[in-house]
Amino acid sequence: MATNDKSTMPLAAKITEDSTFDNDVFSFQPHLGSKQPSLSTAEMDYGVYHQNQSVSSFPVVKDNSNATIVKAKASDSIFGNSPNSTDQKQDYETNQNAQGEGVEARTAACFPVSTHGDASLMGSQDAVDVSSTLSNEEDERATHGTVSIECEGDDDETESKRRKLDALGTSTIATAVATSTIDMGAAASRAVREPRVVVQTTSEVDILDDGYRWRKYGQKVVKGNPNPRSYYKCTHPGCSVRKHVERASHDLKSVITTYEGKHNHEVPAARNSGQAGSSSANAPSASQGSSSHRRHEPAQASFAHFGASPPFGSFGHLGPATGNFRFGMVPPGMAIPMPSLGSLAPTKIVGNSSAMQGYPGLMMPVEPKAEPVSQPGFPTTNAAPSAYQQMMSRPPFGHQM
DNA sequence: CGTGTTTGACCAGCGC
DNA sequence: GCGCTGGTCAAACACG
Repeated sequence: MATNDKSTMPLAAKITEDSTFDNDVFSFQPHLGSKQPSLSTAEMDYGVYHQNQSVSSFPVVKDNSNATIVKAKASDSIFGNSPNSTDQKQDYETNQNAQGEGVEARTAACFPVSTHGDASLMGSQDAVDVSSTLSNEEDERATHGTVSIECEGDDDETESKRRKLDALGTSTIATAVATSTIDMGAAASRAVREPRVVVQTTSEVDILDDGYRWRKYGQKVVKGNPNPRSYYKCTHPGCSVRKHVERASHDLKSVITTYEGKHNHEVPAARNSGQAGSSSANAPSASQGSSSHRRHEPAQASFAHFGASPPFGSFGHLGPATGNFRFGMVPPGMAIPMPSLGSLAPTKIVGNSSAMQGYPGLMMPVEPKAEPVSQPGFPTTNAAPSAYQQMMSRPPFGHQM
């Protein structure tokens, strides 16, 4: 409980604008202790994953914060210019090795450092920048995303701590820090929070379609953020994965999606194959605003699932020219499904990928209304389940659910 | 009719 | 103990 050693504490992340990303991307800057009153909880998403592994192929940054943060910017191409959805998968795989183009990503990873205090903090480090080649147009519609992974292995501080911090309304969030691997087994108890993955994207639409089906079960306005937070649950029977989506208070275009838990099933076959396939329910804000709640038009365009996130390395190769959005950063061993900007490489789930298992891929719809559904370029739910789905379906270490 | 959203109420944790 | 806040529940409702 109370391990409050700052060195071991998860760090709080502060989102700051990163000019390197066209101003649209925010970078999380860990900061311990200090409160950022102006930041809302939404803005304080952080990511922490507990793995002692170091990234080999992926340049990540470790720091005290224990947080892994990845930022990625996807160009519009992500949404539509990509190849056929069917082929997308191939692209992913194919491009897996390609060096990223079309995507600009920056990442910073912090490992559980309880012991180290590497000083390298995000600010400086961070990252890997993959420059991207975005066309003007693309640039404009580009979607940026930040993904942070967090695994709360330590139940002591989990929820309460989180709440505590959240309550501060600051940008600091602390989560338990597990020095070792992710103890998914612990997840069995509600007390033990499941790993969380925070995905921040800059998009008109706030829903990240991961191919799974979600049912909205609540909406609430959280302190510090005028924008309501929508709560979703995976509709798959037996699957307790949840996620909440909210827009950053400071930037309405910034959508923060937090996933909790791992899917214990595969990506459901989309009912409408073409539709966002999958997740039918995903248009929180959209629905709220206007009249009907029903997903009028999927506010979200399906994006390629993270389908497969190549191990970190992928980051390095962000985006193939195809331009798929890819957030890629996962601790080795953990594959985070991220929308790839170009390539969703087959995911390699190693070791504790469990932490990420079940994390939906990101899909960023660019023009919600314009492209409600199947984006030609994205393997939507059905199309791209590839690795991502595999991940998801993988039996978590310990099953947790 | 099935599925999903809306929304107010309820519950639990935390700070004071 | 009280109030605040985040998270969840569940009935009612809407849409295809």
